[in-house]
Amino acid sequence: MVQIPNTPASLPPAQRSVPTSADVARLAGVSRATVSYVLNNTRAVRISEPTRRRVHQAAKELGYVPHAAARSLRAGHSRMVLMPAPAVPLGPLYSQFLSDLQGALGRLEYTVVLYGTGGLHGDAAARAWAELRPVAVIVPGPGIGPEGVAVLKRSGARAVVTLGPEPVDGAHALLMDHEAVGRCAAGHLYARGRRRIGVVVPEEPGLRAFSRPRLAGVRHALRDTDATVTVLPLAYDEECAARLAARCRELALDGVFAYNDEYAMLLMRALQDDGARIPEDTAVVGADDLMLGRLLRPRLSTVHLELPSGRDLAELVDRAVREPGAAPETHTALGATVVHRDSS
Amino acid sequence: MVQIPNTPASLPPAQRSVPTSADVARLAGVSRATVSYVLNNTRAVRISEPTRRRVHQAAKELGYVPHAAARSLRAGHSRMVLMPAPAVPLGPLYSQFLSDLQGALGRLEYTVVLYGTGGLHGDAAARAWAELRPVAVIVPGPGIGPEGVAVLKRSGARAVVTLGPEPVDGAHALLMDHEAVGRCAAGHLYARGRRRIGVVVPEEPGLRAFSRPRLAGVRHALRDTDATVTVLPLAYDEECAARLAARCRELALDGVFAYNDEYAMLLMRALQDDGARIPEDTAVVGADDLMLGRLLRPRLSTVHLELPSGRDLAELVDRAVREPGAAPETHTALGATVVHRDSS
DNA sequence: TTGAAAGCGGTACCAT
DNA sequence: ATGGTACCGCTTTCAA
Repeated sequence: MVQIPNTPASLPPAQRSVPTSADVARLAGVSRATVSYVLNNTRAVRISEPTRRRVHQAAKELGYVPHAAARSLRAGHSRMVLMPAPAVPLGPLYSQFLSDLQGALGRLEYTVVLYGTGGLHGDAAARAWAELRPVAVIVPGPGIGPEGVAVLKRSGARAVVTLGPEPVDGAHALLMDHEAVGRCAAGHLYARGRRRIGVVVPEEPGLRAFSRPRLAGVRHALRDTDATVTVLPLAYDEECAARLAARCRELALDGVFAYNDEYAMLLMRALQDDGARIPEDTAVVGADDLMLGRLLRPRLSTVHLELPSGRDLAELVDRAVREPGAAPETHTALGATVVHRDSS
Repeated sequence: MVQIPNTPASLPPAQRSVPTSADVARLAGVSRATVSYVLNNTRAVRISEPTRRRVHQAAKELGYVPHAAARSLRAGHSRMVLMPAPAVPLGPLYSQFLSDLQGALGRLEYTVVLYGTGGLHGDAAARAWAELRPVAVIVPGPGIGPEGVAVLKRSGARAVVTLGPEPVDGAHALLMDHEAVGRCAAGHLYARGRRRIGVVVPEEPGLRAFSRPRLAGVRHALRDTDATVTVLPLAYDEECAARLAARCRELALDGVFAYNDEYAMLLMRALQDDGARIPEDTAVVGADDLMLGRLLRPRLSTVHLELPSGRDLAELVDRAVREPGAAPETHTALGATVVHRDSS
């Protein structure tokens, strides 16, 4: 670097500008083309061994790192798979799924990017994603409509996969049928003789996308039976749970589907503190089949969810990217089965 | 779209190529420059209202979305903040922190990208991140060394922030002092008269970055006392916990720091099933101060962690980006305090 | 085996 | 008020 006279040593050194392939070429005494050939191991072109060494040496010396944007701009495509990051942290089940998916896509040489969509909604969000020109987009929940899908496809996305409760026009769909979770739980409670059934609906707004279909599933399963369904709004704190437990007593509810295992734990504790016996007075069923359910006393009955494996989804994405003309696939991807333990 | 003769209707329509600003210009009957001025609301240049309308109209008609890579290539910088995504899903505490951070950075007009680093390590990972030319990089855990920081800075990152246990040369640091967690728990157990102390160390390899310093903290706090420290490896399943509980009995441990609340819950259950009374025979302390600790019986004593707020970190990043010459700041960011409940 | 040059999609300076 | 054009960093034909 050139030392600029009269620059006090105490100032930070002027930001050395980022080295480009032209700098590498200059230092190695070759053309930019040759640099590109060497660093990308281009098979169609033979470069002599001494030249290769000079180029590698120069690149290392400068700390050269290629510029992904420039590369994909020139190439006309990238291997970026974009997922909007959920606004609220979802449970361990989903985190695990996401982790698997990242791994599986990585193994297929895709670059996974969780995009923090700060406050954007619907089409605006879809446009923001489209600016990055991802080769595929995976959208969890009801985060996109048909217009959003169209925007993404028009801007080059070769696959859009939704994980929501229902298919979206033009997109592949992994149907996460949360109604099935509710149906499953309700069917179980009904079969165990429960008739006055409560359904916990978390007050956290980020969970509505799951809680509403679960509630709908319960309603659906109990339609045309002699059972009653009571909605139980519940914030995730102890006071609210205590109030709710009292209300369960007043309403003489004999069975509750508690949305998931964590809310079930909260409610069970409140019910027990309120003097209820579980399952004699009130049966409780959770969902997600987390470890903690097995540790509770009584052991928590739950709805086990079979999420699609990350590998399967990754393969779906890969297929769709390779065969962009193919008709969108729709898979049902949420196996729900009751795990009967001691709380019901 | 032009209908191409002799194209069977059954074939998918040829992928219409992605519209560019040149297409918009053509359709609106203006130059590319004008399109850019209009769509970016460039203040330095006045464009007549009718022209603006024509441009906007054309853009909407084509479904034009600007190309982020082209833009940032030309601009020479982006507002992308990159974070490597943790390989294993961390707890709810960390998820919440991450969520906050995303929100806060979004409000500062940064684009947050969680980058799924599939299997890359150390410098290779740092180079992969550098290819994206992020304006800032936030690295949780021990995911980067001084060379990695140098690579990132050389490729234009104006701020690198580490969240690890110790500062890294050249990077800003938010010191997450997990030793303090161990010291805190150990101090508490010792003060309550416990002398034969066990420390749970999860077997999940992704947690080593946290479990080892916590163990070291316990050792440090109990050095030069009459207490003994026993390492208790524990996988997150019931059988392993049962074996461990038996071992606790044989070793006559009278106090256990269980790594965190979830492992504490697992161990507590196993101890109780093994006939131990808590806290009389064995005191148990968790960490993270999760809701579930309050729901256990006895209520779980825990180490409450005060994570830095997402907003604070976002502001640190913003400051660093704006003042890239400034010396790296080092903040201590993990307040650890005992919450004494009934299990100790 | 290597180099010159075009071009990917925008932005911004300088003319007009 | 608008248009022409150089340029950001990289890949890839084509020519030498």
